[in-house]
Amino acid sequence: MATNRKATSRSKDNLKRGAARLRSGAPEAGPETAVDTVAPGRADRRAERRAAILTAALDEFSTRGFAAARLDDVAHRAGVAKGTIYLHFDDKEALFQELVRSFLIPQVAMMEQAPVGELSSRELIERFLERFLTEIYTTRRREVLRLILTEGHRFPALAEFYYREVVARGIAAIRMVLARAVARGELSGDALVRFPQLLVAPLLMSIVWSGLFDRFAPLDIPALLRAHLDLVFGERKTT
Amino acid sequence: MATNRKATSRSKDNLKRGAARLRSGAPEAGPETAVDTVAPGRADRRAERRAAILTAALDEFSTRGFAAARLDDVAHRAGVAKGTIYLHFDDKEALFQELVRSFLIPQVAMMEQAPVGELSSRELIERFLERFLTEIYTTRRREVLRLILTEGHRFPALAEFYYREVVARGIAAIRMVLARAVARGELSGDALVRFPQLLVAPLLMSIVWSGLFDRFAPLDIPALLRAHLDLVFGERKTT
Amino acid sequence: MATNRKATSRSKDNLKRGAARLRSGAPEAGPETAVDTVAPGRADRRAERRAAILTAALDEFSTRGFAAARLDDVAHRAGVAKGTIYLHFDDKEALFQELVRSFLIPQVAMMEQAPVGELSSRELIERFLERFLTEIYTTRRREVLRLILTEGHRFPALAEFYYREVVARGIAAIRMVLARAVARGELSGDALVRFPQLLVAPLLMSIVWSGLFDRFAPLDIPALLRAHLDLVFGERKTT
Amino acid sequence: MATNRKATSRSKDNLKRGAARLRSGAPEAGPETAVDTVAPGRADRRAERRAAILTAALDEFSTRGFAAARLDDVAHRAGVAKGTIYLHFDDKEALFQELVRSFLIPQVAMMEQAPVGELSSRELIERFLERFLTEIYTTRRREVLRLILTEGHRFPALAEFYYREVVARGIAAIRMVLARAVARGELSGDALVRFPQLLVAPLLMSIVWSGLFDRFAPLDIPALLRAHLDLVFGERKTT
DNA sequence: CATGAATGAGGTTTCATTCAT
DNA sequence: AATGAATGAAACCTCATTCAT
Repeated sequence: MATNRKATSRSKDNLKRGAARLRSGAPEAGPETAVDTVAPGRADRRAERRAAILTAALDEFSTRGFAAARLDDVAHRAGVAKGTIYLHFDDKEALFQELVRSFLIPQVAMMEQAPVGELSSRELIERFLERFLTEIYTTRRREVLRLILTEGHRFPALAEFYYREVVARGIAAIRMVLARAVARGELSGDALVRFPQLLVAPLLMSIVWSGLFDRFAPLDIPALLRAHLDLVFGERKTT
Repeated sequence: MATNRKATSRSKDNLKRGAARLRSGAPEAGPETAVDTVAPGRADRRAERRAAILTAALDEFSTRGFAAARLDDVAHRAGVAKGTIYLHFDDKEALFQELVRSFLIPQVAMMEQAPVGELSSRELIERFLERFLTEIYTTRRREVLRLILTEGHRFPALAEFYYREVVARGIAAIRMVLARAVARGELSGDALVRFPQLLVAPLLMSIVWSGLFDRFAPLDIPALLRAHLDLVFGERKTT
Repeated sequence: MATNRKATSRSKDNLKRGAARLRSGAPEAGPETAVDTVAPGRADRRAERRAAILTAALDEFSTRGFAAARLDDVAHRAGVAKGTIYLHFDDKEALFQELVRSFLIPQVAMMEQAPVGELSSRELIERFLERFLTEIYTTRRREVLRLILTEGHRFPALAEFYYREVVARGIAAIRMVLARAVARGELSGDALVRFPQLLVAPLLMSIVWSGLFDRFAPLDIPALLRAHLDLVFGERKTT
Repeated sequence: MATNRKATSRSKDNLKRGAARLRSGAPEAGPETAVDTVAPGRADRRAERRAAILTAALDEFSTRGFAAARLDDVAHRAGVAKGTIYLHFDDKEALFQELVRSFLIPQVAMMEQAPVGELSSRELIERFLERFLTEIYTTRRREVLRLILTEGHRFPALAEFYYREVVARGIAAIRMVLARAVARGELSGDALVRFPQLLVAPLLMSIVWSGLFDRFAPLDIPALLRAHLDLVFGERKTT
């Protein structure tokens, strides 16, 4: 096994995928992505490795599931030795939870963003759905989200964390927007205000569907979300 | 309830027997115990055991997940020896798939039922959602459904089976109802006709939510489904 | 690896030594030693295996020490698979403690035996020391005793068990004998009555010495014990 | 394991320094700190670190046992990095042996001291026992001695070293004293002359007892040793 | 048929040792 | 010299699967 020449090599098959991966949502980009070859950064090595492990773990957990994933494979894929994982994470479970959490932080931040501007409610919701597409669905975060859906049951702490930090806040934010829409007469019934989950349900379904049926029945998610918007706000005037 | 071909098949043909068994809904019940309390039923023992194993497996797989569930526990819970499981199922994976399939058959049948009578489209959809509640959500089938959502990814054959037998047919059936609704002017846009998944999305969400967040944020699913109906067909006049 | 032919073979190199071993103090002899080939005894197999594992464990723990001993080697030596150990013992630690306890029971019983008869105190003590020689020092129990001395520190529960069941009782019993000796004028000072440990110290030393120095400085323990007796009761008249 | 080429090889001057170090009794002390408190001492740092490691190692080995002790913990406790240990000792085993040896040197020297003066034999032995108390039992050397007793079995070279340098000489010295006592009529039988080990046995027992049973059955060692003296030389006239 | 003891591959985790910085 | 991140062999333990009874 190659050991420490990460700066020059980084384990054949890992660099390409690692780079591609990080561009689309890796937990911690690392500062060198900007210039890429300035200084190796002695202490940055650590963060780099940690990120590599997390990315590899996402791969393995996503395809195999938590229990069936082997840390051996994670290590291999990350280009590190098995023991190295334990320098960064207490155990397999901690690795999983850190993985989810680290990928979640941006989402938490996203929830915070006030829907500024004087947009129509439909536009606000539209933006929201679009952001789901660009920030999650077309991203590795989709896999993390799926992990929460599929494994969350066995990680109560994680489920609670996700609920408190993302779901509860998200629901509240959406409800406010919807309430405004109703107040402004942009939305007729109060069904959505009472159950904002209905607005989000298609997003969950996208995640689930893509994981289960995409192989033989791909779904046009953007179109589905547009249709959802139509359902909620009524048929769009022009296309 | 049908319980018939037990006598004719036995060993070889697992499929038929499985089908027969699950048409009756839940394996654990065993309706024939009512009729012949006289003799234990020599060959019925087998079916009984099989059902006990399936039920136990559902328990274990649901709480632990497929990979983490131990056949030892399944056997224990079913009141049989570990080896006995292998008299009924080829291996752990087969047990899982049989479990899902057997619990699925009734659902397949359900899809078949023509939307009899001359009901309004809203009523039809209402019936559909109600049936979800009574036949699935308040049933052990909810757990099976969750198993498909959480483990289906690792069982492509199962996912495909589920898609072909349940999802595709269900989508088609729902689409027909929705198309009729549009034709009759009971539904305005064609969003749902193009994406009947939108009608089902809240059902999935119920399953997911109940598995993850019920502990600290229970959701009133019946109310949610009524709200969904309102969203789709417009606010109900009277209650 | 040979797998299941235990009934016929039992792993080449194990039978001989196993037999030899058990004759000299194995925890549970097993019923077949009497007739040896009558019936295998289906349920006796279990006890047999357990005994084999304990004996093998004694070997390995004695030569390597608890921490350094490998269960793999224990299994090998016992002629069983690694997993089999876990059918009998919870884990390595439990195996160790069971080992010590099982070998200890006879010693506990030994402590109970009243020093019957109307023997002189010297004779009583002499018998006691002799019993140490025949029951412990020339037995595998010596190794168990050494294990207690060398590993007991890391097993407080075990140390306490040993103290309460063997040491405390032994001390009390010896003290009574010594007190009687003083009362009868067979012993001059009360040093030993106050510290019966002094009577036992040479026994401990035998164990320790045999483990450390026997290779290059063997010690004649019987002679040493006779000398000890002389020291305590005064030079013997005739030899 | 080869262990003794220290004199010829090892980094520079391990032997001299080791000897110097331990003449002062406990490694942590360092006699030179008294003299040159002025400058930290460039090369003294090395000795200081070495001593710190040895002390830390004694702690860890004593509580965990050799095999279970982690060099990580030793390093931590010594306030150095793990790698530093390897700058002073070849490996874990070498560390252990050096530890024992270095603490042993003073004891070797102790054996040498002629029992000068015109003291009674009883007084001589009394002094000997007292020295055990002050120099060993109430000292960290007690732990080292216990390490020899508990781990010596797995370190034949060490056991032999200990036997030749300490035990054999000690036995011989004691025997001389005892022979003199017999010749002078201060001691009746020749039991002790033949087995001087009997005189030392209670000392070993103290070490063993303190390690195993002190928690729930502390033993008054000074009193025990006085009783031992009484046993050997007869009840003391006055107190 | 049913049992459950036995197996052993395989997984997680530890930790002595190395070595670039 | 000192560091401490990295390594990877090795140990414990689990559990799906088999098979003699």
